[in-house]
Amino acid sequence: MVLKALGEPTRLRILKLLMKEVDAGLCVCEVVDALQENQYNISRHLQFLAKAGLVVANKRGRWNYYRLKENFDPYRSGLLQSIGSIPPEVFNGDLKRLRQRIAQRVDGECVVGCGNKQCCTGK
Amino acid sequence: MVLKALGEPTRLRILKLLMKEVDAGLCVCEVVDALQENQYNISRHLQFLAKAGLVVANKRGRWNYYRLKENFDPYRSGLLQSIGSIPPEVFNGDLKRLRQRIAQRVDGECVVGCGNKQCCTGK
DNA sequence: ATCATATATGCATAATGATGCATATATTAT
DNA sequence: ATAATATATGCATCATTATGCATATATGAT
Repeated sequence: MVLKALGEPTRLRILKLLMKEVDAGLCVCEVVDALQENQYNISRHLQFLAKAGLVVANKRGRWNYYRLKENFDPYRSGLLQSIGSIPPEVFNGDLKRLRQRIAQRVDGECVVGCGNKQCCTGK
Repeated sequence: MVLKALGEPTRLRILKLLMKEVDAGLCVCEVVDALQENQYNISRHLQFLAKAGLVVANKRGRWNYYRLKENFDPYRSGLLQSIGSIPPEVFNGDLKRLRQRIAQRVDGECVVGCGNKQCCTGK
């Protein structure tokens, strides 16, 4: 289950982002913009990671923040540590876009939806 | 690629066997009998693991022995170490059958094909 | 109340991957 | 040479999974 969660490229990209910004977690729309993927796609992958015991959700208002779970069992802890040693080049674009999104936060909270408006209700 | 290799249950079972019997490796038919799977299935999974840089093949006569690669890079080394901490219960049956097969070796070499004869040419 | 919007979800489809079967290849034995 | 057999592989099919689209749900704003 955990290994299957890690075996999907998009989920691995998400996880690498969450490993960079551990503190408060990332809301769905921030991940959407960082990865330039669809909202429903990201939402489902995040739930998959949650079911695999890798991340936890924390809903604040309309926004749902996902962050790395803390106090991993040794198994997941070891896996995550290994994931950390993957060369970062592949994820640099994601991380760069994420930082731009994080910079738009107000008082550490996300206040804008995803830039890719077709993925939300509005046109 | 590596994570996808580990994300498939049969491949994980194979890998757990190879982590137990590192010395000379296991021939395909021994893995077939230990896992009670089809020969072509095992053959392909072993090749998948080889392409993922986790195992290496060593052909001796008709028999092809696969063993864990040595001198892993830190990434694979860490992953394999984590895999090692998975509770062994699930793999106990495989391991037990494997030991029975290993016991049939002569001078450390496999001398019998797979018991499941329908998977080889014969009947 | 209505509207806007962030996220989740039901369902159909597409893409990926594992399996089954037959057979090819390679090596040994006779 | 032929026969036997351990392994690999081409191809079809089935199973799993990710994706796309529409829409539902939930929450906040007005």
